[in-house]
Amino acid sequence: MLSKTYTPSEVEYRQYDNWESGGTFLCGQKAEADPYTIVIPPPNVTGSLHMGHALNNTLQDILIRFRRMKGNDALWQPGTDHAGIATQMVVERQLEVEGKSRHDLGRDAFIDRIWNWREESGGTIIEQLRRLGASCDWSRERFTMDEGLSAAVKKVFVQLYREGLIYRDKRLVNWDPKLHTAISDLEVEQRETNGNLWYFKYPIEGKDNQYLTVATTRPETLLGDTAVAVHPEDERYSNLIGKSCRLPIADRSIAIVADEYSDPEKGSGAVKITPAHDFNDFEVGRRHNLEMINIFDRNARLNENVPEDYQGLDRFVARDKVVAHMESLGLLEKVDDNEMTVPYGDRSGVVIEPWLTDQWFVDAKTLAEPAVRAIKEGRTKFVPKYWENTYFEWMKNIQPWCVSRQIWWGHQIPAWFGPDGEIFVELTEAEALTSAQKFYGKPTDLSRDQDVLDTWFSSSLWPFSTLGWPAETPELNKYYPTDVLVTGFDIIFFWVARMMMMGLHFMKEVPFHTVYIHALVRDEKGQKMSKSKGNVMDPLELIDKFGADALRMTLAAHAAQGRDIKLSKNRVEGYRNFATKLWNAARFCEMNGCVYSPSFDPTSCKLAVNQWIGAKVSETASQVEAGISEYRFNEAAGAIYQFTWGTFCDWYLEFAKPIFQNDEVAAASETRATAAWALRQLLLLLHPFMPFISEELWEKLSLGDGTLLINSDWPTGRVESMLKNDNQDMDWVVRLISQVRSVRAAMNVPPSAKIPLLVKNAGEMEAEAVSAHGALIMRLARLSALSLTHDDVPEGAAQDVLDSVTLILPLAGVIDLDQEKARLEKEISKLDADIRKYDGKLSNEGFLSKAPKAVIEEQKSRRQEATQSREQIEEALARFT
RNA sequence: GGGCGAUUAGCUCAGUGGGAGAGCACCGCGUUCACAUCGCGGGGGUCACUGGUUCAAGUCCAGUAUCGCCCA
Repeated sequence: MLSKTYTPSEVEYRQYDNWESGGTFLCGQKAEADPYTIVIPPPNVTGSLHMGHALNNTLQDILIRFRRMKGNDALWQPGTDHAGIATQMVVERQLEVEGKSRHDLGRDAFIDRIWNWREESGGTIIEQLRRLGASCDWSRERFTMDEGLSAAVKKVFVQLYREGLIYRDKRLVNWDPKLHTAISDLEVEQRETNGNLWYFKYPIEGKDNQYLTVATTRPETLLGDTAVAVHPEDERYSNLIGKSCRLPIADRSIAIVADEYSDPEKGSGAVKITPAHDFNDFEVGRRHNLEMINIFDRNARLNENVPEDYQGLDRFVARDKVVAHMESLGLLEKVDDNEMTVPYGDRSGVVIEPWLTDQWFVDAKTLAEPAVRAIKEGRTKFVPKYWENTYFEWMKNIQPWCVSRQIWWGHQIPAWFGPDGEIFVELTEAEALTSAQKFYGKPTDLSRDQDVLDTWFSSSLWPFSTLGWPAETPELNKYYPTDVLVTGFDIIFFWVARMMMMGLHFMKEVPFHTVYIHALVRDEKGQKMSKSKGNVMDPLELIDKFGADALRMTLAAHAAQGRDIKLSKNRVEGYRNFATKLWNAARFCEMNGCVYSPSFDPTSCKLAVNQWIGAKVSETASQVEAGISEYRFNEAAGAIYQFTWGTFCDWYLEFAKPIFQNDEVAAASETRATAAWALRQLLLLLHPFMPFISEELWEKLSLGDGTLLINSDWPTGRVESMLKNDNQDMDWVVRLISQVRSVRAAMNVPPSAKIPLLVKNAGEMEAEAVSAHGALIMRLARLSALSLTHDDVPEGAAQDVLDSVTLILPLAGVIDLDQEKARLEKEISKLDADIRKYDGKLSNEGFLSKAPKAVIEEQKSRRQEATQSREQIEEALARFT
């Protein structure tokens, strides 16, 4: 016998072990079946499960479990990425505690140490995914630094290099002066800051005491200026174009150029140009062939290219010094407050410096073309569709992708330099040496590039590298292209775009046919969860408290397309209550001997209640299936929730009670079998959302005939044919009972009091329903008697109207006449409003001539019903006056 | 400044041109033998505003306001 409440913690570990040890997550078990594949967006190996992961992986698991039950050969490919900078920092922090730096260890020892760390602590998030119930094929777990994936990375790098799609260049990159590495645009956080705008006067050469005023937010870069730009159409400055200024402090001559980058509205309308230290200035510099003077070292301290007394200064110290210096020269015009955004490294938290360095770049523009085309041609679809715009927007403005990083943890770039700087890109050192020998005509020593590749370089290969590429494995053949990528919008650029580019280039096919973009999980006030705000909700805590199923169901039920999820604890609690409700419904079935028999045929049911629940099951199955298939998870979750609580528990089991207590053996046994069957269908439909409790009940009630629920077949075929009586039958009974309850409550009839009910003017269906279901109507409406009547209404009875019948509750002496009159009058005025609305439509020529016939008929019949109800209530009211 | 999105019950949100919905919260009643993590009933709406299209608009279009996100 089931306990009184469901205790997730006693069930979850056990059921998960069952699944895993039973090999239920393994792909390839149905060799002939169509594959269905999802590659997990690999979480950082340093990561731990946050709400975003919980949502992301819940949705993937719903899809995978659904397809597995539908008979597909399902593969959910898991793994983690090596998170270059983040991981290196974790281990560096450990070293710091020991008073060491990575340089004390040396590269090889440091990397060994990271591998050790990964062995010990790198599996955290994987274990947490298990807690969530994720049914990944763990036997195939991959890591971006694995041997196989590393081989893929090397092959891709070498091939792209040979195709001219990877090249070495000196360009501005986002330089992190603390971590001493380039980082990507996407790792730069733009922070709103209150800064200053300093106005400096640059003397114009050849014109004594004439100055050109420039405004800048970064005075220290003055030392690297190589021009001043004005707008070509700015009349204030047109006479200065082509002349030059004397750059103060550095004491150099710099050109005055005309360039549209200069905004006449902003500052003085003239802007100083520092091509080596600003992305916009870099472009201006290119257009005008300006000299690029690098004034910073890797720590963002001033280097030898500035006057001696500035050399070695930190950039912010230098800023103050330049300002003071200019002021002492009388060249500081004024200082304004200025709101601006300043770039910060999201890992280091320091201000990022645009810095001129030699780096490796991927020609993203070229690779982007096919990736854009694939979306335009619909070979890959975004769901919801409007995310295409974001994708196109980013692809249109795509910049060369800097893939080198000046750190140690990652895939070391397979490039070797000769003594003269000649580059040899090969898969191995031996091949590089061979090439060098050929090139130089003699054996020549080479030094390997010390840099490693951006983590995203390796994870862009994930959809095929995890399947074995570059080897032509059977898995690669079978599971690529994958089916769907499930991810948050914030990662469209990181993931989707890059995987599309690499997939198309190397596999000649899109990596997935659908990209489902889900919402962001926010706190209950709609704020992004972040550690600094202290509003993070820990999914593990919620799982401990309410169960993984409750958390999953909460997330799925709120995963409406196009809207963020505001999560609060009491919602999760609500779905925990749902689990309890289901548990108790199953308990009720168990107590009443509802045993599932595989030979049971739901279409053979004779009782209307059983035919009715069969039809409801079928309807629900369609809704759940359609919802999951179309990524409308909230609708699917809502349908099964509504069925379970609002139909199965609230009505069907209540209908079943009098049948179980009755002596009619055939009816009781049919209902027991049907209840077990319906519960079984319910658990099948619920499984993708709430796998633990569904599997547990499946086991406890022996519903599977030895087969685990996770391996069972999704319900197929519809059972509406079960409805041999009119479908309205039981639905009408439901409405009848509800209405009686409502009148009772309105009349303050206590629940303990049983009262008689007369049903007047019953038609054929109503009469049959009343006679067939009298027992359950009496029980659920708490009646002492139930009968049909055509007689006049007795004095002092409460009345109400249900379609064409009048419900009469003879409560003489019990009811408050004024209260009853007021209630009836209110109903009449409600009906009057309805009737007016229908009349308005039905008297409208346009409506009658243009609206579809069915709509017109509908309105007519509604008007008819409303009028009839009104008459009946009018009649009832007349008895009081 | 550019782009995208949102605005529906007290709160959080569904609603895909033809009868305004759910969950939570609230109020009333209830310890009926599955479940108080529960049951039954109830109140609560100018669908942000203005205009347009349409026989018909919460739904489509335009504008306004407010809020949010992304990008510069």
